[in-house]
Amino acid sequence: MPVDSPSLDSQPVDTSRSDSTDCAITVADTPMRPALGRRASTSREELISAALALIGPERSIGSLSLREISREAGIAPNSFYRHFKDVDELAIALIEQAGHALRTLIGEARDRITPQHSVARTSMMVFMEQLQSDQGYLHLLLREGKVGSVAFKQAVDQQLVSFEQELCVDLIQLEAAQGHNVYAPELAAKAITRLVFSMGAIAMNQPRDQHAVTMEQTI
Amino acid sequence: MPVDSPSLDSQPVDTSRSDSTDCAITVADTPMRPALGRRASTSREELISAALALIGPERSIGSLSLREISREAGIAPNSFYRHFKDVDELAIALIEQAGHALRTLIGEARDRITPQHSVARTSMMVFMEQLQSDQGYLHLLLREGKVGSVAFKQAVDQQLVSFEQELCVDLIQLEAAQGHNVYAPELAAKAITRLVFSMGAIAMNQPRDQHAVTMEQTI
DNA sequence: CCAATTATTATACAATTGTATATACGACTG
DNA sequence: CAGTCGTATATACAATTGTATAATAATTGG
Repeated sequence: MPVDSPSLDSQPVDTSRSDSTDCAITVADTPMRPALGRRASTSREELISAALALIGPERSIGSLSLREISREAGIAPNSFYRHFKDVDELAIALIEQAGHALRTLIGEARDRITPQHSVARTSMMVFMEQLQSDQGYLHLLLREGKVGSVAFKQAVDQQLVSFEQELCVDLIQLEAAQGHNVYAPELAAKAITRLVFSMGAIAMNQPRDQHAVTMEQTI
Repeated sequence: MPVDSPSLDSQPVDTSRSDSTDCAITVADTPMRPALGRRASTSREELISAALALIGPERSIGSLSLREISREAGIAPNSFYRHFKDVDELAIALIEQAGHALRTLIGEARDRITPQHSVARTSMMVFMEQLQSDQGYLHLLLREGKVGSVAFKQAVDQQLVSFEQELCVDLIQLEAAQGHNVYAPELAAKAITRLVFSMGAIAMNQPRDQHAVTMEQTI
C-alpha cells in the first residue's frame, strides 16, 4: 500500500543522491558524447550476451536482475523494455539460442560420422568436447531446466525434445541400416538424451582426467 | 559506498512510514500479547518448514529471502540469525533433512523386499510413490542440485552420494546372492541413481497415468 | 526473589529493484 | 529546413532486502 507522502526525495541539500551515478562518467561538462538521447542501437543480442557474461557457477539466470543486465550491457534500465518484456523473456530467448547453437554443432559433428564410430559415440564426443571448452551454452541447458517460471521451464524442455527428435531419427536410420528394428525409438531417444545430459552434469563437477572414464561408461 | 547524509528518514511529518507495519496486527492498544521481547521459542525446524511451505513449482530455495521466510515463520527478521547464519545455511539444512527423510523411507521399503521384487524395483516403487504423494522433499533433491552456492550444491551432491552408497551395498549383496559379480558396483550405482533421479524429474512434469509407463521403462 | 543471561523484538538505514513519467536526441519525411 | 516519431535517457519513487543497534520480555541461576 502506498504511503503517498509527497516528494520525499527532492531535498534541498544536494543532488548527489540521484539514481544513476554510475551509468556514465559525465566528467563535468565536456560533452564528448552527449550521453543523452539516442545512442548506438542496442540489440537483443547484446542484452543476451550481457546476461550470458553475468551468469556463472554461482549465478543462475533466474538470479539476474533487470538492472544488472542493463548495467552490463551499458544501457539505461528502462531501455531493457524495448527488447524484452521481462528478464524471463530474455532468459527464454537465451535458452533457445543455446539449444539452437548446440544442435547445430552436434548436427555438424554427425556429418563426420564414420563406420567405426556410432551415432551415440560421435554425439557424445562432441558433447563432451563442448563441455570441456567451457565457453558455452551447455551449462545452461544442463542445469537451468528445473527452476524458474513455467514458460522458462517449457522453453528448456522444448530444447531437450528437439535433441530427442533428432536422435530418434538417427536411431531409426542406424538400426535400419543394420536390418534391425528399434523397439520404442521415442522412448529410447528420450532415455538416452536424459542420461547423456545427466552424465554431462556429473562430469561438469569432475576433474578433467575423469572425463574419459565417465564418457566411456556412459557410451 | 555510503552517502552518509545524516538522518534522511526521521522527518517531522509522520511515523507511519516505519518498517514493520505488517508484523503484528497491534489493534490500537489492547495488549493481549505484548508483541515485544521474548516470545514462544522458534526453532530451526519451524524455519525450515516455513521455507518448505514457501517453495513451490515457481519458487526455488535460492529465490527465498530472509525476510520472506521469517514472515512465514511469524518471527522478526533478525531472529533468523539466531538459528542460521544465512538463507544458504537454512537451504543446506533443508536439503540434508530431505535426503535423510527420503533415505529412511527407502530403507524401510527395502525391508519389505520379497523375492519376486528386485531391489531396484522396490526402490523405484517407493521413489515413485513418494513422488506422487507430493508433500515431500523429493522435488527438492530432484531439481535444486545445479543452482546455488558451492556449499549448497555440495550438500545436494552429498545426499545423492549417500543414495549411491546404499544402493551400491544392495547391488553387491543381491548379485552375490545369485553367485554373480558386479562389474563396477560404484559406477553402476552412480549411473542407476542418476538415471532414476533423471526419470523422476521427467515424471514430475508428466500426467499421472504416464507414471506407470515411465516407471516400467526405467526399471 | 532478584539479577544476569538470552531470545526476541522494534526501529532504522542504505542498497537495490522494477517501473512510471517526462525529456532529449537522432533519423526520416515532407 | 521544420516536424514528427521511435529510441534512449534521467529522474523519481515505492517496495523490498539484509543487517546494525538498542530495547524488552522471558528464562534461568543464585
